[in-house]
Amino acid sequence: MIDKKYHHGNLKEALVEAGLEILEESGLSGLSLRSCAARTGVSHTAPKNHFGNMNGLLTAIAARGYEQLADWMQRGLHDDASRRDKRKAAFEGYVGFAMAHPFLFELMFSGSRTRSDDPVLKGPVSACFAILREASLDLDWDKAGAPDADLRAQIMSWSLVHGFAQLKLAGKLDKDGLKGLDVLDVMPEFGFRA
Amino acid sequence: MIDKKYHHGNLKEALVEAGLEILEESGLSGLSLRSCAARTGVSHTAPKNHFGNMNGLLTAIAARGYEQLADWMQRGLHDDASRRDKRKAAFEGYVGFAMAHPFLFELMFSGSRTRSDDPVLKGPVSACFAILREASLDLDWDKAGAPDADLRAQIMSWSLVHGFAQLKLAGKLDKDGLKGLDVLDVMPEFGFRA
DNA sequence: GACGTTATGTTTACACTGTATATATTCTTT
DNA sequence: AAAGAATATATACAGTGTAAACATAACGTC
Repeated sequence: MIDKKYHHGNLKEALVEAGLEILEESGLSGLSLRSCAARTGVSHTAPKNHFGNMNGLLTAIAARGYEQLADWMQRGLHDDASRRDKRKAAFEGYVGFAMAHPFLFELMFSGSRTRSDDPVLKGPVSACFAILREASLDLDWDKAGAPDADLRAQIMSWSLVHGFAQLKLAGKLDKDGLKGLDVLDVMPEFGFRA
Repeated sequence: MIDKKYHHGNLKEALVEAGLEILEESGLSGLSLRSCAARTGVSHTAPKNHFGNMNGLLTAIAARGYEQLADWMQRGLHDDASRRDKRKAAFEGYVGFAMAHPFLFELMFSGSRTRSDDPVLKGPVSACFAILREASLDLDWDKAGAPDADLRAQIMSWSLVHGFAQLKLAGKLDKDGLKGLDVLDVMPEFGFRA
């Protein structure tokens, strides 16, 4: 017999995980404060104590998404992986994550549903940022020698891979001749084709 | 005295324009079937006849967004504009539109709120696609000579500019040293820096 | 012109959502 | 042990999308 305690004990984490599950099963339309609370077996106003409001919960879920994204970008990397290997893994992982978790990905970059300046996002986002930064060092087309070449290379990498992922998710790359296109196919100068 | 007719006469268009206005004033959170209907002076179930459901209305609004985006990408272009000019205008217009209409931009690429395969989107999206296609011809880094080089160049351009716009909108480029960054700054090989 | 059909809006109703307020229970700290 | 903070509940309310039945107007056909 389950002794149902008044206090959950780990409600904050449980609510976020419930949200992630609902996101996989029912998408963004099925994700609500009440559905998360119900799945956790708690009253629908309980989340307020931990997240304030809906945006707070969605922001916490998005933060988890960035952690998962960082994992995806570093999958299958050996300790002696070259920079090119890291770059390939980061790009493929980025798009792979987006395809595997389209709703979470949409939530993570939704300016309306999350608070992009929330502190809980800072750490996980910075982690992704750092991975992309290292992956973008020593790119061929970076030889121009501008003072902030590395930084610009990183932004370009992130923009490119993120744009590709979202356009693909949004169905903008479903025309004839584009369907089989991979991320690496559109990066002729990134060292994967030459 | 206004003779209030039972039939609006141009309700479908009026609802879309109401939606665009609400989007500018109150963002995505203020945009609803009922708010659009109220602003148009019509019952809250009237939109159903024209759009079926909420997704239908949002899709129609998004379609308008793509038309505006196409305009932004061709702003200030003379008849004798070079390909480089067109490219510059397209990129600056793309990001400029996103910054000027962040909520509309988010709606346009939201897989959850719109039906990306809806026929009403096909035309406007194709128009944007064509503009980016022409703007991406004869890029320097396209000399590799792959069979579908033009196509890949176009996807790369679109991915890059779209990703940059969204990352900027989502506040991911607000760190120190990134704030003043422009689209053209991250495209060293696009002919704007060399 | 009259009439049946279709298109367009309204009214009513319902389940669901986020949030605010007041209340109950438990934990923590002194 | 008592006081106070943290956590969860109960209740209430305005707002949302959607469905069904009904009302009004436009349109085409005889």
